[in-house]
Formats: sequence, structure tokens, C-alpha cells
Amino acid sequence: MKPTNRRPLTLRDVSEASGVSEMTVSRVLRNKGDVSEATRLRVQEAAKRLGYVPNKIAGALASQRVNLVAVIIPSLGNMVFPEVLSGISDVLSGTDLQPVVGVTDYTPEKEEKVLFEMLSWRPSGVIIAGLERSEASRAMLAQAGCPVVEIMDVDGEPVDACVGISHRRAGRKMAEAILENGFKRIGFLGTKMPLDHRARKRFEGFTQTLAKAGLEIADQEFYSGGSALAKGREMTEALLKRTPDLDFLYYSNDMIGAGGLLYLLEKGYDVPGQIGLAGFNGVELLDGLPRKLASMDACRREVGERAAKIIADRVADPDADEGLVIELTPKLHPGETLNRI
Amino acid sequence: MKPTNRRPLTLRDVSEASGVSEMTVSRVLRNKGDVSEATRLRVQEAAKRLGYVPNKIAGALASQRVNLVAVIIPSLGNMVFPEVLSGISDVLSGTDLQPVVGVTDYTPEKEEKVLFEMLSWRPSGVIIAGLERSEASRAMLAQAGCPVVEIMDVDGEPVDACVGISHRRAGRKMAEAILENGFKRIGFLGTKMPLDHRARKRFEGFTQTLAKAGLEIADQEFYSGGSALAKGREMTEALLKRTPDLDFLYYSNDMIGAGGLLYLLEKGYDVPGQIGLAGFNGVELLDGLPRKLASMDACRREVGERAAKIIADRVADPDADEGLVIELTPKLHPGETLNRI
DNA sequence: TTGAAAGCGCTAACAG
DNA sequence: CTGTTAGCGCTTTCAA
Repeated sequence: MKPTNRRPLTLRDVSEASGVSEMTVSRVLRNKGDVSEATRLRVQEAAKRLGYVPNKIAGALASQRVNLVAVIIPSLGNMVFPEVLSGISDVLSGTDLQPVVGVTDYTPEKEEKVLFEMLSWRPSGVIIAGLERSEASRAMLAQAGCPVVEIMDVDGEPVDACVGISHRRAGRKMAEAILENGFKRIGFLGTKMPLDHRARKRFEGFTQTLAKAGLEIADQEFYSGGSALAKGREMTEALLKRTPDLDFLYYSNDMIGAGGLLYLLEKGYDVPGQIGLAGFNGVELLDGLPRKLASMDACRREVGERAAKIIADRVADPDADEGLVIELTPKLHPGETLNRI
Repeated sequence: MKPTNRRPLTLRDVSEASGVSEMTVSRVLRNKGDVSEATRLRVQEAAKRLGYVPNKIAGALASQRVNLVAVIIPSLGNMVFPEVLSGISDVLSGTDLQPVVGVTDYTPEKEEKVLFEMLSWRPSGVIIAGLERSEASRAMLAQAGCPVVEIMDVDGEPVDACVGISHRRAGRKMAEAILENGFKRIGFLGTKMPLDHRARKRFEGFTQTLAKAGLEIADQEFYSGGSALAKGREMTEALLKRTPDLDFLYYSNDMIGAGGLLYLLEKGYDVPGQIGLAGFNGVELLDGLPRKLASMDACRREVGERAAKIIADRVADPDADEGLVIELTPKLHPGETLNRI
């Protein structure tokens, strides 16, 4: 089967093939307005026979409406974002809206570019991760003329609506749980990403609560690139070599936490008796680990669902929910690496 | 910062603000044609000051060109596809083309829908996973009037171009390696997905090679849904409980393989002395496992890169590479769970 | 180097 | 229920 037709078909072709006016053909193809059953059938038959695919570009220009929702996230490799997407996608599939994904690689420059590119298609809404961005990006969002939902974080000033958790609060909560369990010599392992503001806020909340208890991070280690699982091992080894008396390791994500856990169990550490562990995100992966890693669930699916809901509602009624801020509560999963009974 | 302007700006607004004709404004904004430095600056200043974002819908309709490449894949949760995407994205970022992702959830119906939806935006090219699809989908691709690259598999009849590995060959190759190492009682663990044609073909190639050696799969187990790592554990346990004398387990993906590996090591099995293991995909994750799982690399990144290259070349020159088929060679990574020296 | 006119393929609005 | 008439905001083409 080889490409046959260079010129894509137009409404006119269907109109001629069916002997019905373009306008009526358009009505049939959009299920809009009343059309007699007879004409409907003739048109549908002709459209299908010819293999007509409507031109949404022309349709969008004429109707001034585009059923696309721009979804802008930092990365797809993270497991976290696909889950948000799937929440969005589930909700939107109940409407006629369609998500379109753009990726920023955690850089404000790329974000600006992607945002500009997507807005130039005049989407019906924008869902975008985080609250920190360039002035130019904020300006574009403010002028977009469509609903904007910033997601995954609520610690900051949204342009419009906002759904997420407070990462500062999440960091504090984890610190409290660790302190309650009597851990004192705490190490931190994270990513070398100054632009991951959510990780930064968790870290701030974490250290802040430790400080209140008169403690500080005893040692820390950062990585970038490579297999997170392998890096978790390496960093854990390096950290404990340098500071052997640590009794707790707080990882900025579950993947490196899992690597650390595997390493410690292999080396015969008593977890959590001798050393406690916790990660962040509550990823599904944890279920298969030899011991369940403590973590905190960032409500990723729900974030996606709520954000999509806000867009859908606003598309239906432009005044609904303007500037709405939804703070979700991250749940602590103590797993088997945090509680010393 | 609140949304200020309901009506998005048009070229005309910039034209009026700068005192330059719409046409010349358009030229400046697209770097097309000769414009005097003076006018160029005035226009750029005005556009930036107003925060003008061009309307690509109108532009695309007028110019009959869209710089979008439709990328259609079964899932984002799989880790495999984000890697392909990143290959595509890397290559396209060197052009003015932009990928747009659609997800089919491994169903032909959703694929048909997504494909129709994307084609109705008249993309410059289509990259789509797999070779098996409904007649309607094939027809749409054939009529699309743009380059089409089917990826990840070469065992079948492409509509146009094609880049991937032969999964049948991959299955055979793995079987050969297993046989060479003297394993005889082989179990298979996979997903319950009749529509995952690539997994099916690997399985066929695998059993076919076993058959030539007078062997067959001794037992098998399938799963669907849930944490793949956890499922890998459960299935492994179930399989060995039922058929304790297996000496090799072939997993249809690395994640369940990793779960199985963790389970076996925990239970004190001698791997690969007592029982050998292999997965498929060569995911990065494997580097952090206690013992490196044997696997086979599906060249995911390269597949993405090559596919994007084909599209880019064809956009530049419509006659380039038509119907090109590129078969990549999957590499076997024996890891530490296959070779008994 | 700049501008004016004529659509791109479709749909809103109105008339029959 | 069906058709006609005007654009949507931009770019192509041609003229100045």
C-alpha cells in the first residue's frame, strides 16, 4: 500500500461526491444542527468512501476554537510525569479536549520556547508544572486568553489556577516523622538540579524542621545523570564511607532511595534498626523491593485529574473557578524503613 | 498577575503599533524576505512590547505547511517509549519540526482515533509504533500525503518507511544464547497482552529456536496491571512453586525480570548456577541491580533518531528515502545471569 | 524594500 | 432542513 493522493481531500470533494452543499456536509461531519437521515447517510458514505479527513486547521481558524490543551512538563523520563499525564488524559477523554505534551528539560529557556510554540496554536487551556518561571513565560501565560493551571506545587503565586502539594510542608512532615522515630544523624541524598524547585523546597522544609529540633543535616551527596538506581548505590556507599555514623538517609526521590536500600541490605545493614531510609514520590516500583521504602505520595494522578477538571469546567463556563488554588495533602507511607516501632 | 487581554493580538495590532504594513510585519517575524534594518527593529520592538504571539493556525492554513510531526506510541508508562521520544526530539530540535505525541494504550481503536485526530492537523510527518494496525489506520496512513515511518519492528509490511529491530530474530537470538549455556528447562514470564505484537513475535522466535533444538517452554506465567517489579516476584514464585525444576526464566521485559531476580537472590538461589535469567529491553535500571540481568537492547534511542532523520530528510526533499526500511541489530547483554562460564 | 489583493478550508450567521 | 455569504489571521503572489 503506497501513498496515493498528494492533495488531501477537502469538504468540497465530499460535497461534490455526495451532491450535498459544503455547509451541510460540514454539519453532518460535526453532528451539528439538524440534518435529514437521508442526507446524513449519503454524506457519511461519501466521506468514508473517499477517506476524507477534516482539516482542523481551517476549522479552528473559522470557529476560533481549538480542542487542544497544552500540557507542559519538565521531563518524561521521570515516571512522575507520565502519571500526571494519565490523570489528565483520563479526565479529558470524557470531553472533546485533547492533551498535547511539551517538555522543558527543567530549563526556563526551553520552557519559554515550548510555551510560545504551544500558545501559538491557541489552545483551549494550559496545564504547566511548577510556579517558578521567567518573566516572559509568566507574561505569556497571563496574556494567553485561556485557562492556565499550574500544577505539582502550591508554594508560590500562581498566574491563574493551581493544583498541587506544598513541597515545603512535605519536607517538614518527613522531618517530623524521622525525628519522632528518634533518628539524629541524618544524611541527605539528592539531585544536582538547582532548577528543580520542588526538590529544593522539600529540602528547605526538611532542614527547617530539623533546625527547630536543634539538628542539622550531618552530611549530603548529590548526583546528576546516569541510572538513578545505580547512583543511589554509589552515593550511599560514598556517604557512609565519609560519615559512617549516620542513622538516617533521606533521598530526594524513590529511585535513588531504592538503590540505597538494595546496597544497604546487601551489605548486611539492619534497616531501619541501624539506619532508616526514606524517599519521595511513592512510586509503584517500591512494591517490589525486598523491603518497602518509606516515601511520601505526591498525589500525582489526582493532580492531573483536578487540573484537567478545572480546564474542562472553564472551557464550559469561562467564569468558573478562576484563580482556584487546590492544595492536596501528601500522604506519608512509612513502609518498613522508617518506623523503629 | 492576572489574565488581562481576552482577545489575542493579531498581526494587525502589531502593524498598527509599529506603523508598518501587516505584510512587512509578517516578513520580519518570519525572517523572510528583505526588510530594512530600521523597519525590522521597529517591528520587533512593537511585537515584543505588545507580547504578540503569532497565530500558527492562520499561518498554517495560509502557507499549507505545519511544522508538526505526529508521534504515536502505545504508552508512556513503559520507559521504553520515552527513550524513543528523546531520540526523536534530539534530532528534530536541529530542524524547525516539532514532535507531538499521541498515545494508543495498545488498542487499535484508540490508535485509529488518535491517528485521525492527528492527521486532521495535517502534520509534516508521522512516526508510529508497530506494523500491525486496522485497515482503516493503514488507509489513513497511506493517504496522509506526508512521510510515514513505522518504528520498533521490521517484521511486516510497512506503509512507507520503517525503522526497528526484528523481534522474531531477537527472540531467536536469546534462545540460542540460552541453549548455548546448556539450559534445558525453560520457563517464560510475560504480559497478558495479545495486542503487544512485538512481545508476541519475540515469543514466537524464541519457541521456534527451542523447537529446533527439540525443546519447548516447560511452563509459563502471565500477568497484567500492577507494579511490574512486584508482579515479577509473584510470578516467579508461582512458577517455581508449580515447576520447581526450571533452570532458566525468560522474562518479556526487564522490570518483571528485575522483580524475579530480587526474589531469587532473596530466597538464596544460585543465579545463574542453579537458575539463569534474562529480560528484554536493556533498560538503564538494570545497572543498579544486585546482579546485572541479562537482556537485549532494542536500540530504542537509535530507532527514534533514525525515524526523525527520515522525516526531516523527506520534508527537505519529498523524494528522499521513500519506502526505506532500516533493520537495526539488537545487542545481547549477557549481564551476570546468563553465562555459566 | 514595501504594499495590496486574493485566497488557504472551514464555520457562524443568516436566509430560504 | 438546507444553502448562501462572509470572514477567521495569516501568507502567497504580484505590483509598485
